[in-house]
Amino acid sequence: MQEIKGKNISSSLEDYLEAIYEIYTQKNGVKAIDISKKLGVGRSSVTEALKTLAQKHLVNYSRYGVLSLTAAGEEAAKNVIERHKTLYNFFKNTLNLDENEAQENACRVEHVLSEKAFQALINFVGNSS
Amino acid sequence: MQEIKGKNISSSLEDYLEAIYEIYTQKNGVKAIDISKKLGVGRSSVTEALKTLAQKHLVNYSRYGVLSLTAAGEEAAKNVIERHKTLYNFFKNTLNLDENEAQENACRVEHVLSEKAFQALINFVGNSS
DNA sequence: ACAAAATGTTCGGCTAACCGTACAATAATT
DNA sequence: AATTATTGTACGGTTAGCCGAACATTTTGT
Repeated sequence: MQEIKGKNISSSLEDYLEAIYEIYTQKNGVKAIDISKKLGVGRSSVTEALKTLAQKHLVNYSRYGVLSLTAAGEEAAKNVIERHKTLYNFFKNTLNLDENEAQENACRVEHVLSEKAFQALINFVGNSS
Repeated sequence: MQEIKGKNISSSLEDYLEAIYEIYTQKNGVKAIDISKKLGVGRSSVTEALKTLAQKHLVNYSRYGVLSLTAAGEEAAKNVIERHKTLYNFFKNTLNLDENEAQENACRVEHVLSEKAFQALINFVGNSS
């Protein structure tokens, strides 16, 4: 009995997925060093995270090989990013925080909101953005 | 160079402070076993946390001794609890989540909101609770 | 194509937070 | 007061996430 569906994913791993997706939309190839810089962690931490994500079938990874998200990984990444954007809008437009504050809080809250809370927030913000 | 002011406190330790304070308001003496039950962690984890909190001068702790919050600890605890209540109200009254959902989300978000975000949320909720 | 630079991996090590077991101390019962 | 139950602690172990240094591989520059 391990994971029921590979659903369990930590805040940290969500950050990695998010970073990979964003780099992927900006450049052609995703490199570990870009992730390292974006997240402010060491290269060796990236390698470790990639291995874990590969085990969970969220990234396609092989030693020294090309890196990409799987379909499931992309879906998960998009999900986190959508949360982030919704939260950012809420903090910025509803609570009137400045951009930095809105970003920082979105980055932290995005990992802890339940699905229901997130949907409720979408409803709420939807009318005011 | 360690802590500048003992300010750094993890989510987990905040949970302990919160629990201690709440038990303290309901019973006369705070016992480790109550904390253990309230947080759903083992007794040995409580001992460990208490030692850490004592090092940070947030609880008065001695081996087998009476347990209490220091002034700083009480302030920190009240701060977390106020965050919790504000968030709970927001989730319940503004986002219309049921009580369980509101509690659970408040429990997780309370540890990650910046001071500014929290103040902005108070402003926002203040008018609608 | 070869040397130099950049990038990726492995390894050992660290910390925080948890656990269970065994033991110590305190509290309760009779 | 002595036994039993409860509670607290010490200890060793686990896991996730991070690090830097040393080494491996790939890429770049000429």
